[in-house]
Parts: sequence; structure tokens; C-alpha cells
Amino acid sequence: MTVRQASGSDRYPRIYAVVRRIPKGRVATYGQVAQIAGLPGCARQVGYALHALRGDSDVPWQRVVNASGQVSRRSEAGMDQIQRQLLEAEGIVFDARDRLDLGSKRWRPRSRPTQAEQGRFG
DNA sequence: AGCGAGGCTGCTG
DNA sequence: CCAGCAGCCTCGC
Repeated sequence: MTVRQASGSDRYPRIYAVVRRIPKGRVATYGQVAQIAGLPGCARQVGYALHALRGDSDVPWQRVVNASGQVSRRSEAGMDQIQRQLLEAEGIVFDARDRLDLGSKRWRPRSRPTQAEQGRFG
């Protein structure tokens, strides 16, 4: 079965739902968001979904970084610096290599993903 | 309808 | 710890 928990094209909304849960001052990786959203292995889609966001959305996209703890470089120049600034404003500290401490800043959801986030009988 | 690209990841040297 | 490679899914041309 190649069926995934995702159904149809409601992947983006679920990705956004997960990202919205990331508390201020914490970060999550693309892969982490993908897994919680019920799309394991689809980290790239998370990046794509966030890229599709409009500036007026209420999704804290800046709290999603890559597995190295770095702000990923995007097609739009300058946006990566903006992301870093937003994170620093939330108390995230970057080292000389532009990396943050995932070990302590990583978001650890206590409760399991909601059904809506996993897309099961939403 | 085929193909390349995009805010990635985990594994292997 | 860093570089290279294949896998993931959707969008646009």
C-alpha cells in the first residue's frame, strides 16, 4: 500500500497546523514537522509548503530549521537573514557557525499529534 | 504526460 | 565533523 495517512491535497493545512503548535522560543526541524503531520520522510514537502505561505499568515515559519540546526538558504535572497533575526528576537542564540542548539531549543511536543494533524478522520 | 527543482534527511566513507 | 548520494512528494513548464 502506497497509501499514506495524508489524503488528497490537504497536506499543506496539516503541515501548517503542526507548525502553529511550535511555541515561541523553540524550533523544530522539517523532518520533525513532517513526521508529526503524518508525512514521515516528506521533509522536503514541509519546506515547499512553508515556501508557499503568504506573509500575512499566522504560521510561525521561522521556527522551522533544517536538521543541522541552521537556517536553510532559500531562493529569495535575504529571507534567511530575516528568519534568523526573528528567531534571535525569540531568544534563540546562534553560534559562530550560524547554528543553534537543537539539543535544548528543539520543540518536544508532550502530547501526541491530534487527529486533525494526522489527518485521520479529521 | 515527462522532467527538473525546491527553505530536507539519514546513511556511509 | 564534513562531503556525497539516493529517497521523498508536489508544483510548473
